[in-house]
Amino acid sequence: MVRQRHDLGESFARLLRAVIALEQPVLEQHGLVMWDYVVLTALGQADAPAQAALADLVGRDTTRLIPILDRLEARSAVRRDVDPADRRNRIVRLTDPGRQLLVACQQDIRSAEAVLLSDIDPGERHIFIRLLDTLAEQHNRSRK
Amino acid sequence: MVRQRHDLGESFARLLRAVIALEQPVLEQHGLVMWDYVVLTALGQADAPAQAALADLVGRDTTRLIPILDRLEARSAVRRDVDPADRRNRIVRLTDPGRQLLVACQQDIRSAEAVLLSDIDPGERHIFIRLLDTLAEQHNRSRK
DNA sequence: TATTGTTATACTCTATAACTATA
DNA sequence: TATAGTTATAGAGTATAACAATA
Repeated sequence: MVRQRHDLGESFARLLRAVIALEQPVLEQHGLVMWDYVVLTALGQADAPAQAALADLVGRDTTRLIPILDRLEARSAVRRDVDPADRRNRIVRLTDPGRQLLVACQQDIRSAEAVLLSDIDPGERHIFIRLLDTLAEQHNRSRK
Repeated sequence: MVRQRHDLGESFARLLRAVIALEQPVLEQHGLVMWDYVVLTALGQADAPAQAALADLVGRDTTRLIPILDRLEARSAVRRDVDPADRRNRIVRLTDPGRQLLVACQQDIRSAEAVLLSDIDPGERHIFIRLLDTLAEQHNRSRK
């Protein structure tokens, strides 16, 4: 049988699994689970005007976001403030220690990830990372 | 705040989600769920000498593989034959209709996936696909 | 009445541990 | 005794629906 390239789905799935395996111990060191880190990362970009918006951004529904925020709030990494303009909304934002936690995590995650791409040619690696980033950006919108 | 590239994990996760969303309706048309297709694809490469080996290959444990094989066997897409050399093992292989099903699916999946990369420069796309394939190949070994 | 955030219930999926048959 | 495959039970994770506060 002729050798054929893998499906995109298969490749992405395998690489995601490899990345998760790399990241798991790093996150554990910081006392976080994956979704905690995902939420912190999203909040690192910008404050969330409401929990629903944040849930949409990270690709979960609001009910699954709540226990994550409970955890992060309990350790003072994020704050939920009622929006004065519409008291139904909660504005979610990083605290200062929350941002420090995020930055520290991000550094460790980046070093761990670097291993994954270390074997490939630097020029091609640059193209690869840029395309990956661009494509991911195109598909950041929600189907939860 | 300075714009920074996404984590690899985030990019892979988003793209995987996008791919799954694209593939879902295709698989549904063929009456398959994702894992059915994953198993068919693995068997398309080579017969499995035992179910444990197949489970390892697709990255699940043996107990979760069983209902998948039950489904596929029920519709005559695969066969489980006892290995004469060691009667504890079941050799798993595609049937002829199973291979036809796989080929038909694969074609539809590829066309669906093509949309995802259609916007990017053909030269860079080629590099991207090749690297993706190579990296996925490097990480095909099991941590289930 | 509609919407945000929350809680509670039911459901699905996954992991662990027994069980059968072969070796 | 150990291993391959299977089945059964318990636990985690997810989805759905109801609820309180606000608009």
